[in-house]
Amino acid sequence: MSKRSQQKINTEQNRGTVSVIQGQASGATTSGPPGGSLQRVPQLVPVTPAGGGGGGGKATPPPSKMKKTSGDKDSDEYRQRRERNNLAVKKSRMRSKQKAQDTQQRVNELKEENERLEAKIKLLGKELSVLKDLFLEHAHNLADNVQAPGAEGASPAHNNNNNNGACNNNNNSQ
Amino acid sequence: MSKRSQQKINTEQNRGTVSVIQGQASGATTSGPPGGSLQRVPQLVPVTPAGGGGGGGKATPPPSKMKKTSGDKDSDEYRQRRERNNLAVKKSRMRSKQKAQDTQQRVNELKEENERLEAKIKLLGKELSVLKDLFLEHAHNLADNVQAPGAEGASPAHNNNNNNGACNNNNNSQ
DNA sequence: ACGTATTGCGCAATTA
DNA sequence: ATAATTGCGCAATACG
Repeated sequence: MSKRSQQKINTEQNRGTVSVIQGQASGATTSGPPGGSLQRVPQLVPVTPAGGGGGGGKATPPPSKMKKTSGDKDSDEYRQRRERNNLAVKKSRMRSKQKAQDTQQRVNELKEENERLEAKIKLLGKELSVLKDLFLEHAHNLADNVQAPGAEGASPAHNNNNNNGACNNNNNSQ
Repeated sequence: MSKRSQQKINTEQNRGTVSVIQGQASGATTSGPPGGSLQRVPQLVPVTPAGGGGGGGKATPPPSKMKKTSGDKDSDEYRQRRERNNLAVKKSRMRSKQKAQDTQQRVNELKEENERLEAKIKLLGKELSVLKDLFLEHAHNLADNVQAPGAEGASPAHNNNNNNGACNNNNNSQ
């Protein structure tokens, strides 16, 4: 008893396939090992040609049917297509990776900006607060004035009009 | 995009090409035949070093010595290890993907917050502006007072002290 | 020596 | 038919 097919879990029986890569005569395209080592030896392997395939039955090219427009594994077309696809895959992956990286960076930038904005908000809030307080003072002032109209230029005891310091708020940015 | 398929379509038939690895000789893990005909014989690889998988094909096998406690390829150990690694790979990739997704989401969140903050800043700026203007008015007022001390409680001609409307700034948020 | 975790790569199926 | 994505396995390598 073994596990029977579950659903996602694999244990898949691979289909096998793996092919030995056949060398391509001209390594022009992408044969350079970027950082790793990959070398393909153009070598044919004795796979028991036409005959003994071993059971599988289809291990051989002999079938007389070989169209170039068909899926042939050993066809030139095939190899070419594969190579193209490989290239595309590579490109795609590169882009994907780059994108992820960019996204990460964007997060950082946004975070930074966020902090800046928050700081600014804090500052503005402070300024506002100061101004409001000042305002209240003045209001009191006026009130006093109104309250004691007879006392002309006299008396503001608790009056400190130091508004000059608060007015210089330069909010520069962006 | 593309989230479908992939089940057990094994319509694969390989022919030719040299395939190397394939199968789990000892059907330890699940080897149930798909139901059709597909059989894989443990085949030995002729000469190709490690051509096996598609990718890793590294072709630089140690000059000598390569088998010791590991009967490469057709060993049970091997298969087991492969399976484990496959699992790990899957896991790793899943995680990677998830992470990328999370990052993207983070970007969105941050962007949103940014907008909110900016709006708030704008609002605060406006409030500040209003208050400042009000202040100027009052300053003029005072100036007038000073200018015409003899005219006690009279005269502010261009004086509109409607400050009540501006004072009610309630900046609530979040 | 041993395990998992990452990473690059090729293959094949699917999608656009 | 082509290019782009995506899932997957293999193998090398990094990491413990």
